[in-house]
Amino acid sequence: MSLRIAALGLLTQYPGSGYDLLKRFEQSMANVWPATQSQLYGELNKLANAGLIEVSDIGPRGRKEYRVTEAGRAELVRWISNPQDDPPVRRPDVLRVFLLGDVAPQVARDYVTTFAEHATADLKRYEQLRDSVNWQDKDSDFYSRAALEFGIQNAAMELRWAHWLVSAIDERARR
Amino acid sequence: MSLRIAALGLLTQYPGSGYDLLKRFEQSMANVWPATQSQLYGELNKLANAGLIEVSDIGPRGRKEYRVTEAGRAELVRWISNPQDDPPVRRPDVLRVFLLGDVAPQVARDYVTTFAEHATADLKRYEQLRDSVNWQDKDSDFYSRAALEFGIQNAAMELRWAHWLVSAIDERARR
DNA sequence: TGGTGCATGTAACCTGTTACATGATTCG
DNA sequence: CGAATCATGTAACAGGTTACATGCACCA
Repeated sequence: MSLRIAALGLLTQYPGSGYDLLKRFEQSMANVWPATQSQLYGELNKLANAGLIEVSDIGPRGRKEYRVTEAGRAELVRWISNPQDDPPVRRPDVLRVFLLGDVAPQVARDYVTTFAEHATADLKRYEQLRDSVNWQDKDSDFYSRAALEFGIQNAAMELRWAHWLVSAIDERARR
Repeated sequence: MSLRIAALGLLTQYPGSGYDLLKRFEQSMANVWPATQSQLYGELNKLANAGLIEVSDIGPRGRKEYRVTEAGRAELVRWISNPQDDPPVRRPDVLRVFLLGDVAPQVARDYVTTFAEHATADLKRYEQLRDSVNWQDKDSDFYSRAALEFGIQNAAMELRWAHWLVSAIDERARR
């Protein structure tokens, strides 16, 4: 359901072709909702069949430029206002933690330090992104920035938690 | 890949039938990795075919009790030590934030407050769980507790971030 | 003996991934 | 004219959801 919306949302910001959209997915949306080329083209056809977007122009090489319809805008609002039917978020990294009691202590501790390294790398990457983008005073930038801030806060929280857990593991081993 | 591991991990803690496992998924694992009955039974057969678990006993009503094999334990360690091939985490709630510039300001603000309410509810639920469980001094409890702590820290972070964002939205509207 | 719980399975559908496939245009 | 890039599509597979389907065993 959500890729559908991600595409709809980007097309709301600017119209474009599947190819254009694919590049916008790679740059600006990669951290939020990655999508493959294959999936995107399929979804655009479904969106068009459902009347949520329409072909506004046909260019060279069979290029189809899409734009959002009124029904599409309504669907976007409907989806944003109904967060309750999101699928559950599954985090393999937290599943690992849950199962660390099943493996040798050294494997468990090593995993937590790896987790901390990942969080550190993510934090740095997000901070660099924040500092390198030339943010404009428009709504789309404001909310991209807010989503990025979420990523930063999330990575920082993960890092703190992982450090706490490493200490707790060492503490426990010392008994 | 991960449900496979979740089942393997639970069976490592105690052997049991699909039905047993299903109940353990509902109680202890629901917050970490939800699974449906249908999926679980299919996965147990696949695990058995792959030699990662084996039927240790057959009881009444065709009950098959499974236990983990040596190959299964090795696979668990392998998976825990290879976090780099996890699929990307997709969060519909963050996607929403990213797209809030496409909708009316009131819809956007309302969503962020709803997000904050969700985080508050999650936080309360996790804290109650933490305080109601009789934690034992064993590894599986230690790491369940650590995973739960992750949930708590995560919910707290989400709440702080959402409050910050509401303030930022109001600030911005005032200009 | 009849209901509840134990116990397992299948089918249809949706989302996502990887790989394969094809062709038109532009530019150097 | 040839290479890079623009541009779209299909097929096969893996994981997850909902719904459907079946039957045995225990106990009141």
